[in-house]
Amino acid sequence: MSLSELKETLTAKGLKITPQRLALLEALENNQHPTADNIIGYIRQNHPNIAIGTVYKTLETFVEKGIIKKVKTEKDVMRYDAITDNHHHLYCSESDRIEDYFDEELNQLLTSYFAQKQIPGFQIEDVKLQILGKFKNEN
Amino acid sequence: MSLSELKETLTAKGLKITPQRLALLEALENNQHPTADNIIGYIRQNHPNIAIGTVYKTLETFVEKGIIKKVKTEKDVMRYDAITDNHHHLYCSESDRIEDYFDEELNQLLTSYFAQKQIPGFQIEDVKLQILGKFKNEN
DNA sequence: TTCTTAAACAAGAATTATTCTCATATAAGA
DNA sequence: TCTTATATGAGAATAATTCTTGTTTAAGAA
Repeated sequence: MSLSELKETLTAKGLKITPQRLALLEALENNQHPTADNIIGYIRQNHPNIAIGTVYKTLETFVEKGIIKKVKTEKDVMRYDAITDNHHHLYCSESDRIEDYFDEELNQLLTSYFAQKQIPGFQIEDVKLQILGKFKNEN
Repeated sequence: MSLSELKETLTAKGLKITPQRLALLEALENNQHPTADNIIGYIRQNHPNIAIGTVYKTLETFVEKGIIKKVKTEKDVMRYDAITDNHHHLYCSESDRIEDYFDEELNQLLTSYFAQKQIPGFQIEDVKLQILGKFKNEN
């Protein structure tokens, strides 16, 4: 995203434009499913004084505004996902690697399945797959 | 589960039978997707001296042995699931409630879908749905 | 049954991720 | 340029989890 697009992302959500928030957005674009710590390390390369609290606070703000999402994991470190389109996640069973998985055919299959089959006492808002397995290539 | 079944669960995995481990198993049977803290509170009703570290250590052991599983969440408290059969999870979008969802038809649909459609560079081991939404009834 | 020993436990200290506090700085509209 | 609500930096505080150490105990051997 260009600088002006990053700024537009913020103003569209009613957020002030600050260097820290722009750095966060840029970091989120360039790191896949990062932890807060990943982001801090990345940002401090160019912006050494950013405070840890600011990063956490800003991530929280972005989640509230729907700019990013939290990723569910079995670890006690939170991870974030800058992509908010409907997609699924591939979880490595041997490491902490997580990749996005886009599959429109699957989305439609799920949509039609749950359109026809209700879950008693539950109103579905979103369905996501956690696909556990092994990546064949290193990365 | 009867006491002898609980004991068999442990010996089958090569674990020594201890009162603490039996209490853990019983707590896990009677609490849905509990946190470590939930379990400690439950066990201390009858077993006031169990140490927090023992609960964490034992949960870790049970996960390693496949007796229970960790449940992925967006919170920084771990939750556990005593049911290791293939099933999915319903996550409440407004609270921390999580329920199990069993659907054999869905499992077969997913199995046949991924039998036919490979994910490039990825070997699937397990597929689980995270179903986000609202519970209609309180509980 | 008693003995032996590796494994498990209790208690509390240590660690780590995250949140909070508050004084200062700054974005954005007037 | 001024004003003010909001954001930030720095570091303290918190909460979940892990680690350490001395003691106890389960389970097989004698």
